[in-house]
Formats: sequence, structure tokens, C-alpha cells
Amino acid sequence: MTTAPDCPCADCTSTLHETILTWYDDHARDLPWRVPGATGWAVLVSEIMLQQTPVVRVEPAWRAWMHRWPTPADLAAASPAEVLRAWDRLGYPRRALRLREAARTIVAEHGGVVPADEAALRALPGIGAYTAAAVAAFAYGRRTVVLDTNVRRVLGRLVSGMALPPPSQRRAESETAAAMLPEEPERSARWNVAVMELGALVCTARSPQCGQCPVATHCRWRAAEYPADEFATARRTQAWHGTDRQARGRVLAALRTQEELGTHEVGDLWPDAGQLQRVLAGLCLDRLIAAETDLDGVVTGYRLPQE
DNA sequence: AAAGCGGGGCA
DNA sequence: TGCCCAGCTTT
Repeated sequence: MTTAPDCPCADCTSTLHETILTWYDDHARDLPWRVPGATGWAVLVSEIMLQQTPVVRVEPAWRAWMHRWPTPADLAAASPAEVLRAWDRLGYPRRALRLREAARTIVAEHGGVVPADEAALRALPGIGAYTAAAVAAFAYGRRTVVLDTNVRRVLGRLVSGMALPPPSQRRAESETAAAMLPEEPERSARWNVAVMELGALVCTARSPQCGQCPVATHCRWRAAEYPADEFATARRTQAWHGTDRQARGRVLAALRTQEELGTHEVGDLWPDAGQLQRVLAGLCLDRLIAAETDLDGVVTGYRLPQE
């Protein structure tokens, strides 16, 4: 059980709603997937790209993507190789393949229209709890809890008084978010994006701009004089240099710019031959690359999957 | 619950 | 260098 900041009464919650929604009206970024006529597909593509990739890098990629594949049916007709090249360096290229698969399912099972139902969205590949809620809310005005890293941080500070939310999402967080959600659907959808935007622009992870925050006077973290992150020791940053992830990225980057990579050329990409073989096998398993073989079944090289 | 999965930019 | 970014899937 949780409450709104200050007190659980309807007046305080309503004040908070009004304050943040008004702030959003004045400060929202002008993003192409937020225009009034944005389709479910436009929103879905943006949400998949925004899974762990910042807005500034997504925006140009989204424009190019939507120009090339304006509907799910358009993407469903594309090859994996085309899709992976268009994904370029957004990171986590499996998202590109899953988006293509989602498009194929949307065509096959939903008449080519991105579904509005959260459960139907959740059943699509690459769409988890967050993305399903985001598409339902932002594309179709549904009333649902949208809980991303920004909302978790804003509510964690504002309501729970913590510097940063726990490493993994907890039930109490979604209960808090649910308790804060405006009743009217369209208003709830705007509330979700408004809180998210506040987290992205003002209540940032590194250096929050409390001087610019419309609800600073309601913030429990601020009221408690900014206690330190209690989960700091539990957060561990993953290594990068020399990892499989780096090796995978190097292979994909090479195949985005050349049609085929001979076994000799592949070997030049990475110093550890044994690790490289494991990485190539993993990439094949993930359908991110395909091995080319001669008549005897000996691997001669690798390509991006043509289908 | 934890691990694996990219890549870039900034303090 | 460490940390963060509109997370999802698999074990």
C-alpha cells in the first residue's frame, strides 16, 4: 500500500497531476512519434528502438526506418539482412530481428494493424511489460501503468525519497505508480509520458535539475536532504573490453558493410580464435549471421541472413 | 533472481 | 574510466 506525496488525499494527488501535466505542456520535446496522428506502428517502432538506446540517437534512425517501412506489412516483406543494416549501430541488434518478427505476426494475426490490447502486444516478440503498456497508452490512449527507468526514478525520489530505484523492479513500485495514475484514460496516458519526460529532462540520474523541477517542493528525496543511493554497491557495471559482446559487435559491424566475410577475413577481426568461434556459433544461433558452406559442408564464410 | 545482450557520450 | 540510456529473453 502506498500513498501520493505529502498525503494520500485526492486534493494533493490532483495538485500533483495538474502541476506535472502543465509542465509537460510547456516543456515536452517535439518528437516525431508524439505527433497527434502517430500510428500504432510509429509508436511501436520508437519504443523498440528506445529500449536501451537514448532518444538523440533514435530520432534520425526512426525517421529513416519509417520512411522505408511505413507499415508493419512493409517491414514484414524485408529480409533480415536489410533490417540489420538499417538498424545500423543502435545496439542490441536482436531487437531488429524481433521487430521484423513482430511485424510478420501483426500481418498474420492482426490484419496488419498494431493491436491496442496490452495482452496481445505482450505476446509479440521483443515486447515486454513496459513496451506493451507504452504502446497501449501512447498510441491508443489506454489507461495502464507505464513504468520505465525514468518513471521509476521520478517516483522513487518524489514518493519514496530514494536517490535511485532498486536494481530490479519491485511490486511496490508498480503499486505506487498505479495509485498515482489519473482516472480518465486520456489524462492517464498523458500523465505517463509527462512523468517520463520529467525524468528525462529534469529529474535525471546524474545531475537532477531540482531548480527547474515543478514538484521540487513535494519531493521526499529533496525533503530528506538527498540521502545517498542505498543500492550503489549492488549495481555492477558489465565489462566491455575483450568480451563476447564486443566481438559480436565487431563481426556484425563488418557484415553491415560487406556482403560476405571469408573465414580468413573473420579471423582478422578478433585475436582470440577460440573465443571468435564461440561467438560466431552464438551469432548463428541468434540468426544474426548465417554460415556459408561449400559442397562438403565446410564453412567458407559468413553473411547477414538473406531470409 | 541473475546473466547476456551494443554502442555511444559524458562527468 | 564509470555510468547511464523509454528493456527483453533465457536460465
